[in-house]
Amino acid sequence: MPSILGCAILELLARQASSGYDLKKRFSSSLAFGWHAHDSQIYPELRRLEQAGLVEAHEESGSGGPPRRVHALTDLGWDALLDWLRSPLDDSHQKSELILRVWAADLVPSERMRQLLSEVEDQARGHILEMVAIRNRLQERYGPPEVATDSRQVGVLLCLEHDIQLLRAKLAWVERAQNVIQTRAAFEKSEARSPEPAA
Amino acid sequence: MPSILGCAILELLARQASSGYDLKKRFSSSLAFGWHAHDSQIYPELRRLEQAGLVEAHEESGSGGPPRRVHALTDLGWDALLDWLRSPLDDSHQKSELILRVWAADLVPSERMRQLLSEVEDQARGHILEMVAIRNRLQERYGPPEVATDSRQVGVLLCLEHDIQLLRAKLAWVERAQNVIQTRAAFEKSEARSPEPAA
DNA sequence: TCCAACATGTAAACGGTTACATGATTAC
DNA sequence: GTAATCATGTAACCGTTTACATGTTGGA
Repeated sequence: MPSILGCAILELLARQASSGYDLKKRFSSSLAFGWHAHDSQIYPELRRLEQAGLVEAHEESGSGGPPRRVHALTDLGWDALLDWLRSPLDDSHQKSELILRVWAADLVPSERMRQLLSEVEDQARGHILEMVAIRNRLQERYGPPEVATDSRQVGVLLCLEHDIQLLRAKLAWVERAQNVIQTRAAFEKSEARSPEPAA
Repeated sequence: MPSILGCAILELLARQASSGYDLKKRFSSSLAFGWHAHDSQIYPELRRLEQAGLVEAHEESGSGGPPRRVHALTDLGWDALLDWLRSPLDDSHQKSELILRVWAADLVPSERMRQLLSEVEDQARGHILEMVAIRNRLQERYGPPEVATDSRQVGVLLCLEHDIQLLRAKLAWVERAQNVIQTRAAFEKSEARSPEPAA
């Protein structure tokens, strides 16, 4: 059984035969699709898949430079992909450095916290715009996932919806967190100016 | 600069001096708090933090068995923690095996997909209930984060709200995905019974 | 002429997971 | 007596990240 990265690559190759370089671009362009990988990981993983007989490569020499090695699934590769797709899934582990920071929010000056959160906010907004644009483009071409004419787009559209909805929820939460922190900062400031009389 | 796991441990120790065993429980009991760790990771990491002078341990011999080594932050440890908390944050990388699976939903029989998604659904529901219970308990004791009497609870309450809101968004999406897949499955079944007349 | 994009990879360090290993105490 | 909990760790493996390494083509 290949690693998760291996399975992600098999998924991509199932849609479209690709060189390592292509895969690298496909991983980084479609941020919506739940995984990403460094180039230094992709080439060795392709070799492993090839050695395991899940993938076949043929060279296409372009105009100079190293020839592209275009990889495609073998029958064995298809079997491995389908097996993995049906295998049980554990989706309960989540790790978030953002949450780890916010957990100790009281140890960070409120101005710095505001700054961190507003960076996250901007990033999320940008990300949402990108993904909504991709979603709309696909949906215009194929229709909404319930009735999309190309069944391969169903999962893609659902993934885009997933990320859009979760990012919107995150954005709403960041706004709420900003609010809480501002409210407390304002209160502490006014406390400092007019401290309560000692009991 | 310690690893992220190291920083997570420093955060926990900043609230409460703990043995490795305590930390292990704190990591796994508070699923809400953005990180988790295996015991086999915690003990070596504590040693590293100790060697780096960020943490001090003293032994407390309980009634038999190996003595508890209770760890607490040093001044250096506090400095490292505060530095990390203020350092820039990249929150854009997300990996989700669920999304990786759904992306190729058309390659999985709809019945299997329904099953996978409903496992995720149950898990999310359970998780939400747990976290809402913890949130309510804390909020009864300290009030909502804007005005909580113990400022150390502000971050904790915000983290709980974060996870609750995101899990609710995820749940809504899973329901939507189930719907899409059922709709398409029903349609394909009726197609199979009464195929369109050839052109 | 220089920079971006195309195209391939290797090496070292770091981080995370699984399995292994030990032994006492407490509650059923 | 037996299972769960307390309490400590090690070793091997796997996966990820960062930095390094090389060379071409086409456009500004």
